[in-house]
Amino acid sequence: MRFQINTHFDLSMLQIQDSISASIRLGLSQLFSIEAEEIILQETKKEFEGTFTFVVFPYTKQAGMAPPMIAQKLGEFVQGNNDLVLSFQVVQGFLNLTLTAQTWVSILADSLADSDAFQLSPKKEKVLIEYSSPNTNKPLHLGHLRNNFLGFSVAQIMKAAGYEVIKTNLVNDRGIHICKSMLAYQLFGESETPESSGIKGDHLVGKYYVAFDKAYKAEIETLKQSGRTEDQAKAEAPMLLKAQAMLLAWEQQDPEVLALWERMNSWVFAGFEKSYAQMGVDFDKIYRESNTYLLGKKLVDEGLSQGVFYQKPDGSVWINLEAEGLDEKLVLRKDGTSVYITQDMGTAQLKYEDFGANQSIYVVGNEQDYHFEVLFHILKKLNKPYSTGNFHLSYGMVDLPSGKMKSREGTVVDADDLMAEMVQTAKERTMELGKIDGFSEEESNTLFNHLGMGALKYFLLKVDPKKRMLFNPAESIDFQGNTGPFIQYTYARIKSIVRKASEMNISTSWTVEPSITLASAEQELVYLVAQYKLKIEEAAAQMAPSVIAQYVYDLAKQFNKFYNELSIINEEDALKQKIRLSLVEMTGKTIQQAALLLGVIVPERM
RNA sequence: GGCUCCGUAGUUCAAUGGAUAGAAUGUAGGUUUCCGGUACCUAAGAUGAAGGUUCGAUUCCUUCCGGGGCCA
Repeated sequence: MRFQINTHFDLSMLQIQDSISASIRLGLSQLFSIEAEEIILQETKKEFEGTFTFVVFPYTKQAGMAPPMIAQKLGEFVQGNNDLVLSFQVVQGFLNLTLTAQTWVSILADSLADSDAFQLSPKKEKVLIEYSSPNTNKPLHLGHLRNNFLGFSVAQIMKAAGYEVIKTNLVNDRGIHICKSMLAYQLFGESETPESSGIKGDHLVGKYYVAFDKAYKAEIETLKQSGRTEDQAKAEAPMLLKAQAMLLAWEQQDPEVLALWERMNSWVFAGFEKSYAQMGVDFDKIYRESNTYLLGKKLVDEGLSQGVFYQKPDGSVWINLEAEGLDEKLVLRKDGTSVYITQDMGTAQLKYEDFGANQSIYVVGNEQDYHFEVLFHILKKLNKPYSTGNFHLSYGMVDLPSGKMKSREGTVVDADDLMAEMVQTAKERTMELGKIDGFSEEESNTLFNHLGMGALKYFLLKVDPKKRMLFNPAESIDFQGNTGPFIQYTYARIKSIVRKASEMNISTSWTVEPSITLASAEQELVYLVAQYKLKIEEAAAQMAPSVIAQYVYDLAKQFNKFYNELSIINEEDALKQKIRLSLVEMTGKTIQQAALLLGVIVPERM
């Protein structure tokens, strides 16, 4: 039996891997009577000859033979039975397989012919992604940028992988924190508005949150001087008592308090909208905790009657999760007010009613790891239909070289400021290089935006989310190396070549002939381009934009190497010229699509 | 204190249990007749410590050290 593919002119990477895996499986069976479950092919390391590597060590015992012997026999078998394989090399227990020249041409032909090259077929599953989750008492900061870019990118990746995706944002718009801003505004605001002050709405509200803190601290000092302990002073300070009273009034629907709350929230939402537009992120639905907490309370009642929760003598409601390796957890305070987890229960219910998704992803910082573990356990105990498919996409804090990022310490990096700074830097760099002659002012500004934001997004997304990372503003504005602008530059370079070729009327259509061979720099580029869909699957399975970031960087790097080694437009052989040009075009499209998955827009010229 | 995450070149980041641990940056040096030099090529440079499992450990297990987070 021979493994042959009829249409040798058109082979996807997946078909090739499957074909070779099948040959290896057959070889193991016929030569050694080993029925392997799964054949795993790896990429051959660069220092060795070959494309795919099969590791035979695991079969040593069953075959009763030394690894190099197994590899030798298996190599001979595969070479003799699979037309795609030209030759093989054995290094210890590693079997390295080299593909025929024609196989490479077929792979390229397949990539070029694939009308759905960047979209996987529908998976018929609905995925809900909740991200951003701001508080309405202050503007967004650096940590939010990581959150928003992550959430948006994962959504893009899941869509490309064939999922139906719904993006949601749960805004924390109620609670003591917003009352603090409101109180300070009442006391010191003097009817200031975003319009009258020229301050962006979220920043204006944030200003009063800071004002509250300042006044509160001053009161604490005074109380301490009159003999109170630190704790007493903190609990007795009039500012805090007033804020607490305001929260109570809010819960009792006090018209005046509600009016102020709505007014200030509208400022914040208007401000957030601008920030989101600048970030390039969006949502299908925005939820507010002020609308979900009551539903959460209902679920608490339900759980009480089911015996999932229990009430302590003081009236507070708890759940015991000791059997799950956790401890007791409060779900409702003794005064009947809800805690975060109460609201999250309500939101989960509401999201299920609205969308009924198969999977629900929460993009939230890792300081909430415990919180989500508890939430998911509670949903299971309540036996809700939405208790499965929940995943907390947890990410680490973004550090600054100077230390931690905490608003209290005043070293917080504001998201709007940072984005503006990145765009400004992009502008300065681009002006220095003077390559944008003929750009209108609007075109220039769009370009600066894409470059600055691309640098920022790529920088934050290339790192594994769960790791704490260091953001160095000074280094991030360096447009060299493994960065967004490097990728954008490579794309612009490709487009320049394509434009020139088009002016010269060079065609990109060609047909597969047995005589065609590809240089190694071409093969490597073909290999990467053909891997696009596999990378999407991988990134979607791991919910990891970093997989895409690494991929698009490798692709850009390999293109530049190819460009350095081989002529494209200047190639004299007409067929080679066409093939290379078609590969260049395909590489450009692939870079563009991959970058888009990260939310990075690549410019035609820069 | 309990639980949890992290520890890799000077620095910032990679590596489904596989080969000589990859990049970038910085440092030192180099690049054709060139289609965009923000490119390409070369060199030096790292797995916190000790055990264990394995043919093979950055990866899995145990203890310790260091850092972060959550719960008190």
